[in-house]
Amino acid sequence: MQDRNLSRVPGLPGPDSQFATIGGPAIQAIPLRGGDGEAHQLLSASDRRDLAMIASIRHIDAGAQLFEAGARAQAIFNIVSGVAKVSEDLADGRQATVAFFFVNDLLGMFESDHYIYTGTAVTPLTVYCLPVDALERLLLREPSLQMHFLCKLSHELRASQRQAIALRRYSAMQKMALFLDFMALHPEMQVDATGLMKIPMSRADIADYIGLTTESVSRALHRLCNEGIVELVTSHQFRIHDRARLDRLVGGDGAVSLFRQKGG
Amino acid sequence: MQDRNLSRVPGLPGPDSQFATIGGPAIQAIPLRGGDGEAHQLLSASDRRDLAMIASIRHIDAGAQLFEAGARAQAIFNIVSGVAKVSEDLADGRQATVAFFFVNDLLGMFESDHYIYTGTAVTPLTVYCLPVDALERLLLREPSLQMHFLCKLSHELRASQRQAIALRRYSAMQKMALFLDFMALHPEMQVDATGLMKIPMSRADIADYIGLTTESVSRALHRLCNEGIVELVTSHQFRIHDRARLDRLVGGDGAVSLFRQKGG
DNA sequence: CGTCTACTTGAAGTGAGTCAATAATGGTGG
DNA sequence: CCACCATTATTGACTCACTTCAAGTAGACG
Repeated sequence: MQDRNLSRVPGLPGPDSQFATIGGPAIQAIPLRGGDGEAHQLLSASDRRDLAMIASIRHIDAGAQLFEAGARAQAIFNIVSGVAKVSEDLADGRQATVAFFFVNDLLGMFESDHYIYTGTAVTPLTVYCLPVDALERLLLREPSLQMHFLCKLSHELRASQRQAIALRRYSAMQKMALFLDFMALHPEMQVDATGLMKIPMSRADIADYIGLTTESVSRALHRLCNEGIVELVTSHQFRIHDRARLDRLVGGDGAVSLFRQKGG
Repeated sequence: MQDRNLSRVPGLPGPDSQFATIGGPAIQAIPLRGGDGEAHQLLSASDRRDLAMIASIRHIDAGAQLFEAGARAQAIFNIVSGVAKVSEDLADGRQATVAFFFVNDLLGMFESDHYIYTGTAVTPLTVYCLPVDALERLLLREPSLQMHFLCKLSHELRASQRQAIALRRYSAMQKMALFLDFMALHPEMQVDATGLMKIPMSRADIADYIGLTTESVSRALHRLCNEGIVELVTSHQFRIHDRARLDRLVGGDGAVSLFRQKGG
């Protein structure tokens, strides 16, 4: 590991320290109990302080590896800024993208002490490293903090299942619409007040993620454009023009959230 | 809820009680730390006793609903015997099967106090009901038990991601092979010592789950048969004839580990 | 034993994949 | 700052695996 990128989070931070600036680890998810169905930051100030005590900050260059599949899992990671992905490596050098991670997400899943996937920085990344040994001790000591981790994992599972449903039943255009909708959910992807959004990842990443080829991604994107549903400003910036039709594509035809309308 | 199907688990069970017979709730998963990469029953005798104290047993007929999407989540369920599925209801009355659950699995995921999916018994089912309020109190009191729930959830997430990878990259025959392999993992699906296995769910359930139509499921299954990889004894019983070729399909051709072969 | 549902089989259509050829982008050094 | 090169994205033509539509058959259950 590149220790030059590693700096200790001060236990008793002064007003100018990095800790004071970014406030310690944070976790965003929809609560299990109560709440309005929206994602919130789950951790209390004291939770975040406890986590900061065992955490260190690390900066990762875009494209660099955060952890590697099969390696011994020493830490899990909490994103402060930037976007990461986890993928399964294929022997031909390509990868199957399993999920993307944004600010206030946790990544670094492991099984029997070893990382399952490879984690890579999509953009320059700032993360808290949470060493698993110390984290496990902390979670056993602080059951209510552990409950937040359980909630986050549940949220992650939900996202993965939603993804699987889309992979089964959506057309290329619907998948693309879902992906853009997904990006639009993350405020940090917003470029300016006009609703201009970034797409930080490559076509190959998107294609792997939504189960298409890069060619089909390109075609679907341009078809959404031609239909006036979105505007493609550059190949990595877009703006949603017709939110209603986008929603109809994503939720509508044969799928999930039509149901939500029924209920409401 | 149908209270006639509900019976209290005795706190201090005698040798003839149901508790003594089935030993209390149990959870099967690959441990996060240590272990050999195999799934184990995670709970200690005392964990199981604690859970039994708040649990009740319920029997569900095949095809009956265990819980419904959108309903207030009063309990989660731990399977003692039988198979269950969770699905998302679609507007046209069909359902998208999200996952199947077997002995020692947990189901009943919720968000903001409400079930996300609908849970249905695929076969006659015996479950422990774990009321969420009591369970939450217990987990906060017993952090090491909570850690096992966290591990199970992680295991579930892994399964969902594996499923998503298969949905992206596998052909119909590979998906079918993967499904049969998946069934073969569950010892309780074994009919006899000759390796005869049950398929308790309908073609429609399978099709939804692996992202095909019922017709394609049928065709893929019969093609595996014609190639001598499996034997279809009845439409809901099979036997694996050529384990090596099945493994090659599941891990191999066109997907993840084909590239492993190329590389090697 | 008849009816109903679930499964199988066949024929024809189509959406996304593949292969191949540009076109744009972005990073680098002159 | 611009020109160059390597990478990434787009576009087109063609193919094919799975879907769709349409019968037909077999199991399950009263």
